[in-house]
Amino acid sequence: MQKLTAAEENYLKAIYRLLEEDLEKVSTNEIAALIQTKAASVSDMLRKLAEKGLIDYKKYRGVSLTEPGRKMALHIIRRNRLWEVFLVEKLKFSWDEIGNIAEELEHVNAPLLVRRLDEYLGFPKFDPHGDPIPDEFGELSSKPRVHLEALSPGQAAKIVAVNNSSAAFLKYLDKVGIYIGARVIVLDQIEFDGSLELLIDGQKTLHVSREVSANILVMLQPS
Amino acid sequence: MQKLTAAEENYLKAIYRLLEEDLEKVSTNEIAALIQTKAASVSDMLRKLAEKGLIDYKKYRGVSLTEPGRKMALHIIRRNRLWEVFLVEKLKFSWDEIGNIAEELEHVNAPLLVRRLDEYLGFPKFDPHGDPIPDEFGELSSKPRVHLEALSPGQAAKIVAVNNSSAAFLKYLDKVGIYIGARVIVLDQIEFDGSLELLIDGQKTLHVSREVSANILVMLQPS
DNA sequence: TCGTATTTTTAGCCGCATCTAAAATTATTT
DNA sequence: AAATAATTTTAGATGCGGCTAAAAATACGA
Ligand SMILES: [Mn+2]
Ligand SMILES: [Mn+2]
Ligand SMILES: [Mn+2]
Ligand SMILES: [Mn+2]
Repeated sequence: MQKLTAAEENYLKAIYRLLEEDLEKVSTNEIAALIQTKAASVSDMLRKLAEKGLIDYKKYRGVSLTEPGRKMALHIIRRNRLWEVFLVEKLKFSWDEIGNIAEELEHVNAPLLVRRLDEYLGFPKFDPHGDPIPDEFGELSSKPRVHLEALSPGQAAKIVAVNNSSAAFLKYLDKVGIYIGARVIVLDQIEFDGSLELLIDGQKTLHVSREVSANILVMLQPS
Repeated sequence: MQKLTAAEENYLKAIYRLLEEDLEKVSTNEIAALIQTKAASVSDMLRKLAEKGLIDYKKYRGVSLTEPGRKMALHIIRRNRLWEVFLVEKLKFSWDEIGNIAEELEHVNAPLLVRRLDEYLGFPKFDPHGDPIPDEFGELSSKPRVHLEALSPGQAAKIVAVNNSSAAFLKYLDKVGIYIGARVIVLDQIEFDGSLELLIDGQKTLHVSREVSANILVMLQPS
């Protein structure tokens, strides 16, 4: 396992995240938008990551991760999510405050540290946003997840993760009482704007925009 | 409080440490030796730190810290020592394994993180090597400390800190049963090589070289 | 005190990660 | 199928932090 710079690690993680949605290939501009840099900088970095064998890259044709690149990305994501658990569980941060801090801590690469931290936290399987924590071999325990947006009236589900970790979004969820683990039933879907009428935990009804429901991941429940 | 790079922070910490011993001024070569780099690189960095007002620097004449520089150094040292406590108290590392890891963690600069960590650890006053942890205003609670080397036969003292955190030294201390908090009485001093005959915790006698006693700090006890 | 040794600084180089502007390529529209 | 638009890459800078080699300043010993 070669040692990477923090910048290289951030790029790998970004490519991994985009591949999760996009499928197949990610473009230079998508990466630039995600990590807030310029397309020219991305091109430079892609050449370098390709030389190191971490991505498949043909000029102008977009990139995907090689197997070693995917493994590296999952190790970085593992560190990021373990630190997020630490910050929330032990240091009592809220889930909308931890992004920037975990973004730095993830680059401290000391294998023993990560193992001890994992143990100390009780081998958590999911981070505070509901995302799965890869094991030390870079494997993910995947659960079948669907976007809340995709449910039809009558369907029941449990909220398992959020797809957007901006402070604004997470604070909104706190305000309206949506949290990881909440049960939700879709009461109605407004055809005009795709917004949903929800029943949360069998008690509170709530109306959410399509923008919101597209950023919430659920596990379908037999209803 | 300006934002510094990790390199700048490491230099400030090194200068602080050398000033603690040397008094007055530190030389380019001393800094180079401590942080394992070349004198030319140190000269470059000194120019930059002087421009930022963190050190007093006259070419060829050595450096000392300005008041802002000293404050910055103490903030970095605070983070370093808090993380060392975390690694030993919570993650069960031994005191000879934590140097490199804390050396990286100290550069994660998020004020709220440091305050929460401090609170979580129960506001510790000393790190695992016995060194005092500066408060959040950069103040040190100082206790009068003497080098064990300086004691004369008959004098009693308590070990409060070590002056050298190399793994080799700390492992040696573990092996012979010297630890922070141990009571020690000087039984004899060998004039030829300055080595000491010690009684540890009133039970075990031990012979240590001057090299060792020079790296142990004690608080004198009325005997 | 003067010449040599040591220390420190400067000059010039490199790799990394970023940027802007321009060129090259690919995609879209008419 | 051109012409135009959008995307991507390259060219050329910059700042950072490191290096070696050479020059400058200081310290020291005869
Ligand atoms: Mn990061
Ligand atoms: Mn997360
Ligand atoms: Mn450091
Ligand atoms: Mn320490």
